[in-house]
Amino acid sequence: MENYIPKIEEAVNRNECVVIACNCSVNYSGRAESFLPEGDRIIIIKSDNTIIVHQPTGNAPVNYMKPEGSIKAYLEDGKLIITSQNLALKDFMTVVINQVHFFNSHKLEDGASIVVTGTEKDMADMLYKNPNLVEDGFRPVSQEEQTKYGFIDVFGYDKNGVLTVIECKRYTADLKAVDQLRRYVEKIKQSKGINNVRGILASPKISPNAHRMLQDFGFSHIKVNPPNYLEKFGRKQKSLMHFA
Amino acid sequence: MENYIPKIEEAVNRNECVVIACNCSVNYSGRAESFLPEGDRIIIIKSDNTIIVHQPTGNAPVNYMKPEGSIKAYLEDGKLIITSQNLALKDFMTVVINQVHFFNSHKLEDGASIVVTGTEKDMADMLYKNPNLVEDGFRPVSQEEQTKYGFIDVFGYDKNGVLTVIECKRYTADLKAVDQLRRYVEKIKQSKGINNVRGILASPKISPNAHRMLQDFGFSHIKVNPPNYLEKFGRKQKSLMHFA
DNA sequence: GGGGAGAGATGCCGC
DNA sequence: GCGGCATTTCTCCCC
Repeated sequence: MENYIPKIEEAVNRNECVVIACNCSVNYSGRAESFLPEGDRIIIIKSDNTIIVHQPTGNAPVNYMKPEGSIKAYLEDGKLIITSQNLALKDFMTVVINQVHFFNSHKLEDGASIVVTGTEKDMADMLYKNPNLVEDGFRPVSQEEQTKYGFIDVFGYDKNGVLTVIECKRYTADLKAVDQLRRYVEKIKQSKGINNVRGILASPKISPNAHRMLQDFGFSHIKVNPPNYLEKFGRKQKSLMHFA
Repeated sequence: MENYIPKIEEAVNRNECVVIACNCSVNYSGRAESFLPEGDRIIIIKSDNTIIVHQPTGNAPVNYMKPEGSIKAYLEDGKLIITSQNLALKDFMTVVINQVHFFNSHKLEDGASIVVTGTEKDMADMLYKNPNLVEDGFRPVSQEEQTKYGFIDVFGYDKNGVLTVIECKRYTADLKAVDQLRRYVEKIKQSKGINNVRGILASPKISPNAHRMLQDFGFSHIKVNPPNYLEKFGRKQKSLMHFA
């Protein structure tokens, strides 16, 4: 067990990534407190001293420490202890390792960044370029304008010249989305000193309660999919073939 | 390279966890679409077929597939390809592996669940048990009542018998928190048919804009920390000693 | 560093 | 399954 201590220390010093499959328990204290009893997990120590602890199932890490923590490894009662502390966040984590199933470390080089399409921003851009998707006669104002009044997705005038605020959601619009639209409309009314401002929620779907609330405030909903959603739908057959 | 294919297939069939450190690129198509160019990453395949791809820095996975996907591994142009599809979610991911730095798999057993304290729920419980923390003379109503009107954290009467809704936040309260409180107060006013309902936001801090909005609606803020925060603060010295 | 808001959010609990 | 909501949310952008 003690052999792992210099291995961990050297790997951390060299900014290598460490992977440990082990039986362990985990304590965390900081923004909250948590305890995870013994069980088999995978621990990753990254080159920026991020630590994530994963159980054998599920998407999310069960415990973690954000980047730039201070990592120590030592032996206590025959068990391998790994601690990390982040003084700025007042975050502390202790992993008590009873048994190591496998251990690996390697220097990883990665300068690449992920590119994602089909975001809410892409939806807003689509509506700016195709205002007819909003409504007949809708005139968007320049996209630079929006920052002036906050983080409004789409901003413009309807065919009757009424100022209109549009909030986009790439998923089913919920009560929070209506809250948000309402807050923006009120902000605009206040800053412009006018009382006639329309609110439109643009999303693929809207929950029944959200729709009721939307109507209570005289807002409306338009059905819009994120730009790549239609694409994907059109390619569905092909994708399925590829995987068959 | 081809040696890894049976290793992956057998490990997945046995519900083992697989860890691969490699140089790879990743494609995703589903709720959105993404592409990640070549770089060194760590890939974990879990026993429930969850896949997560981690870059050498940062807390969050750069790509992932939720549990229960269908996983395949094969060779193409001398490269190791791992694909996962989730028909229910219309999710597809392809990892193209150029080089393997290390590879391991192991059967992991873990029946434990994490226990977290200091949550928003713990805050609400604390206020129910110690109503004086809210205000002198505050009388909470039974906690079962709250479901009737939604997910209100704390519900009760102030010393003047005025119905009061309290929303707890374990972090700095923001505009969204005020939105939420406002929505609950309005819901109560409507369902009870009364106009005199107070709204209180309980949190350690509140952002300036949120505080302004709170005042605009006649709501108030009380400074409350999540229950374990005070504990931690009291133990801060000791914790630092332990790590020193 | 704080504020504001999206995310392929995730995960939990309720109906 | 959907709806509503917290999360040690995380991450990004902008001030």
